Amino acid sequence: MTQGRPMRADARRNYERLLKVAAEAFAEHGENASLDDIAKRAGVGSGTLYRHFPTRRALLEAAYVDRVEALGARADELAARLPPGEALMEWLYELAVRTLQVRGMKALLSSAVTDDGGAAALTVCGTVVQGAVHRLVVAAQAEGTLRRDLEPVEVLRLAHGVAMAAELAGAGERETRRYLGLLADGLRSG
Amino acid sequence: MTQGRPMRADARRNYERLLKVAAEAFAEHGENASLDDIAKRAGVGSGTLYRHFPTRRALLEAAYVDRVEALGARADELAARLPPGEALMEWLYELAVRTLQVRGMKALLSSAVTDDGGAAALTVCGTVVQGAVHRLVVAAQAEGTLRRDLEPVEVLRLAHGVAMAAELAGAGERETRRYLGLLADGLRSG
DNA sequence: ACCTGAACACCGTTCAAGT
DNA sequence: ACCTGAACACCGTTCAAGT
Repeated sequence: MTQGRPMRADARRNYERLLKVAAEAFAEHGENASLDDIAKRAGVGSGTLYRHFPTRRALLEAAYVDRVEALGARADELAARLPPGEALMEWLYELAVRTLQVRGMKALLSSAVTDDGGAAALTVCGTVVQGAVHRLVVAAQAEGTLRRDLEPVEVLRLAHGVAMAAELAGAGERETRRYLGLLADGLRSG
Repeated sequence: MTQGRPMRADARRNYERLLKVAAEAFAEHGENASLDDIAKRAGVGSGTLYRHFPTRRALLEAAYVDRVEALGARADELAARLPPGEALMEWLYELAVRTLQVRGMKALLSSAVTDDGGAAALTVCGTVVQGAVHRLVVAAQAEGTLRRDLEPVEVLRLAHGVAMAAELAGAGERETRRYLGLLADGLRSG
């Protein structure tokens, strides 16, 4: 899917310029950054942007794919270092902090955890994030510290909801951790 | 603030037509319903809409003020009938169900619980909703069933976050109640 | 005092023409 | 095969002219 014949040199150049500019624009203006502006700043026609990224969602995902994959890798680092229950909660915390601090990330994660009949699970972001939480949740349930009646994606959605609540509160990292801790108390088994 | 000299007859007619049409439009198209369309359907110029409701938020709030006040009254009904802890959780559940089922309500409640230095608390929706949760939370804390380190508005934001998570899950009433129950377990004292 | 609606600035999307 | 950018449809907001 990521392969196929290589792009023409000018197409590849445009593709990469668009990604770079888009990442800046989303960081600066959030998920609703002007697409026309991104095309202009990248020095391409707006049609070219649409050729490479047919939807805003596609561009957002491509611009943040590095960050999302780093988050997926982080799950395994934490799993290797902490007991399963703690690894899960620490990872959800890092997810929440990114939701708060990386502009546009909230929209991307929201669409990655939406129940849309599985379409979200097929996107890169959905695959990575849902895969990571699946591993962490299963381990914590096997350990016996997490309620067994929870689906991994439910844990993800609840943590995302708490992150959105933290955003409404204008919460910093400390407060976000506290809110997640409250949720964690409700999710613990026993 | 709601008084002042009475409106001219045509102004009042337009005001009421706008409210009626806006309620329908928000119900049908959600918080981003076209303002121009609302003006057209109400048979007034777009300038008239802006005269009466300078912001989208103002129109949304005016269109839903009845529902919000009903929710505030509901808090007292529940407080009179149930033990404090149960009354709080039942009210948060009803809040969440409205967030899911009444289009546009999510945006209205979000802005009512946002930490914006107190501006939200001065709107009708903010006053009503924050007042209601304050009474319920204080009672539950006095009863000893709710953690004492929680501010009322924090409880409101967390429940709102859970409601947003339920929306992402496409959850119905039953599932929403389950999610809120998980949060409730984390908020309980002891 | 209030209303109207044209005018403005902006945006996303498409597509015919060009290389 | 890919790019360009004008054209289109749409939106929120303002404001001069009208009653």
